[in-house]
Amino acid sequence: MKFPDGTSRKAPKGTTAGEALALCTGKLPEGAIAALVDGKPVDLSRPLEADAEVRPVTFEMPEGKEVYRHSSAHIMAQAVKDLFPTAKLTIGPPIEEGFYYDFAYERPFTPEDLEKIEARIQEIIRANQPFRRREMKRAEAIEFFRQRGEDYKCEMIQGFTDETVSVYDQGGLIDLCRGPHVPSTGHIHAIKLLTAAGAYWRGDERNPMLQRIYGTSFPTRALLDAYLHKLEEIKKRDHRKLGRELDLIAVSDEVGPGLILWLPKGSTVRLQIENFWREQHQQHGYALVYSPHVARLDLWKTSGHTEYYRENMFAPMQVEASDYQLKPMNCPFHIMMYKSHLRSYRDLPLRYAELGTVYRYERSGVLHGLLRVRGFTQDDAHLFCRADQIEEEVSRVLDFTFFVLKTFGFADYQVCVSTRPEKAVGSEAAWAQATAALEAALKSRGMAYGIDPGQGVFYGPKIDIKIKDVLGRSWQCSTVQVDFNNPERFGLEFMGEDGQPHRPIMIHRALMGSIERFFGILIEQYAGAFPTWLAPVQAVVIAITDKHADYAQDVARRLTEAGFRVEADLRSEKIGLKIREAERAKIPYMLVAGDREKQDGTVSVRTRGGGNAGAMTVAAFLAHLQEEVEGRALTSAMPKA
RNA sequence: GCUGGCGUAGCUCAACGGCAGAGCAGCGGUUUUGUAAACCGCAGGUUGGAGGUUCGAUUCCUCUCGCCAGCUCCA
Repeated sequence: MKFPDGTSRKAPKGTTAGEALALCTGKLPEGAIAALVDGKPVDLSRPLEADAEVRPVTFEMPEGKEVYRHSSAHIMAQAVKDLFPTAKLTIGPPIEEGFYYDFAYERPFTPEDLEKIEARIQEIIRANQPFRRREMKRAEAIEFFRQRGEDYKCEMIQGFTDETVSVYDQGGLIDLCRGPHVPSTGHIHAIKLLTAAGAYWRGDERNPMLQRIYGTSFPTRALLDAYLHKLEEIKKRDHRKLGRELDLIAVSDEVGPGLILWLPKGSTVRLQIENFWREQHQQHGYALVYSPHVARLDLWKTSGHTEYYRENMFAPMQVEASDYQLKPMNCPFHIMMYKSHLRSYRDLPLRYAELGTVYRYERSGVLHGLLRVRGFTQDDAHLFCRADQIEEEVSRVLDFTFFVLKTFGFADYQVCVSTRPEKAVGSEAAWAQATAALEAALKSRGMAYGIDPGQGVFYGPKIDIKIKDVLGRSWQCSTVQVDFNNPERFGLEFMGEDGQPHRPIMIHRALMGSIERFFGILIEQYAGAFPTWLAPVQAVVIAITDKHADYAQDVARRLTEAGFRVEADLRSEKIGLKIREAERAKIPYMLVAGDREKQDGTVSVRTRGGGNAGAMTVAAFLAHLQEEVEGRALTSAMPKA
């Protein structure tokens, strides 16, 4: 046996993985719930057949979490079968932060059912039943599960190619499972069922709906509590809640689902984002353009949208003798802009950028606050270039994207290349060529990326960048898509050096994705406490009594004239209340103006969440604010007098 | 779109076949205040909408619209 510390020892054949791990110190390593044998996770009770490298698996390791949660799912399945014997087993995998198990049952599980199941789970854990692994021949297993009425298990085994399958038995629940598991049910210390919901068998909406129960488990109560606390934190940061509370956005039944009303405060933040965006695009060689919200349906026929994107489009409308279509994308307009002139190779690359508002019909069940809506503004751009310029252009876009995302405080990314979907225009060869160009650009940047098979848009492959927020959740925003098809469909050309017409390549890209989604993510990232450069109100001047109103107004005026967003709170309320409300409105700076300040020409500065920073001259505060806003600082430094 | 849950005042929530209520917010007054809630008063509702059952419906039933969770699909 070889061990991770580099030592090796001899052990007789048939020694279990657990016994092997105990060889060094005489007992099992702390927290070991399974073992990695030559990198493969196995039960501690698994006998070793040959020489191998053996390492312990603990909950702290990704493999350990999987084992732990998977075992938890089995225990839940046992509890469900005990209480609802007619429920049929399907699948019950570990997931990111817990596990679920899908059951075929005649009715959905109620919250009361979950309580009963949870109580039964506790009994099973207390009984500390061992998980026993057994192997069966394929046919034998099918017959076994058929007798038990587990049709779904039979269907699964029928899909397998292996001759033998493994099953696990704990306390009479015998479930088809690859394993491994914790040694016994008593190893699960803190477990909680979270929600019940419907889910289709094999994730296909044509299949019957199963009853899914989600849960999570941890080795200690404290870890579980910390996780539940995190869920509460996420709820508090919910952009739908904060968006309303902070008067950023509103949605209205009368307006319609998935359509956002940007209130003055939300609009102020948006304006800062857009100003930054425009400034940067000008500096990065883009031409800023505008296009209409509707166009003749024929345009969308040419682009292929009516054929490949129809289910996401609002119905066309008839105007005079022709049909018009509300735009689901901006690309055809930019294409027509390209076509407004005869283009030379000298013109390329041509970069058109637009904050273009598009409308897409989304199935009602998928709408979600600002993150999934029916009308949204893309920070869209289309680059027209020669084939040999693709890599360079994509590389520039990638650099630009990361610069923009970083400015808003997102530093963690996941990058994915999406390949040809089932419904697609263009030849396999064109797709392969475009995909290769994207991968080449990523490689030239030294960027790690994954592949999302079949996830491309209908007109071309894409690079998607998912950002990770402070809570570790990822969101899809940025996208770069190569398009060989639209230039073809629209017959785009440019005159080459050789005096012959050539076909340009098109690249679609969005950095933030959509302003709505990006704003929703920003709200959650900062829990509504925006960096000062973005904050709807950057400072509030708080007059202590009516006597100080003139002075407070004067201070507010000076700051406003210097270009800052400042309000004066002159109400005849106590200062405690004004502070409280300013803190709750998440205003970065509160400037208290009373007798002392009025006399000295100062303000007492209080920072959001940071308390009183003391008095300073208005000029000193202004300089501090200027520096912070111009530098687009993500956090506020304590100002110094 | 599918499955389930939920729609009561601007917000958060009570009442669950028998007179629709509270806190906060709002409005009016008093208070002139020093770093996260001063006090008093007033007003606020076709209980999402339509139909039905009932002597009587916020409550039970049907339909419909919307929201929430999950599934499926996406910026």
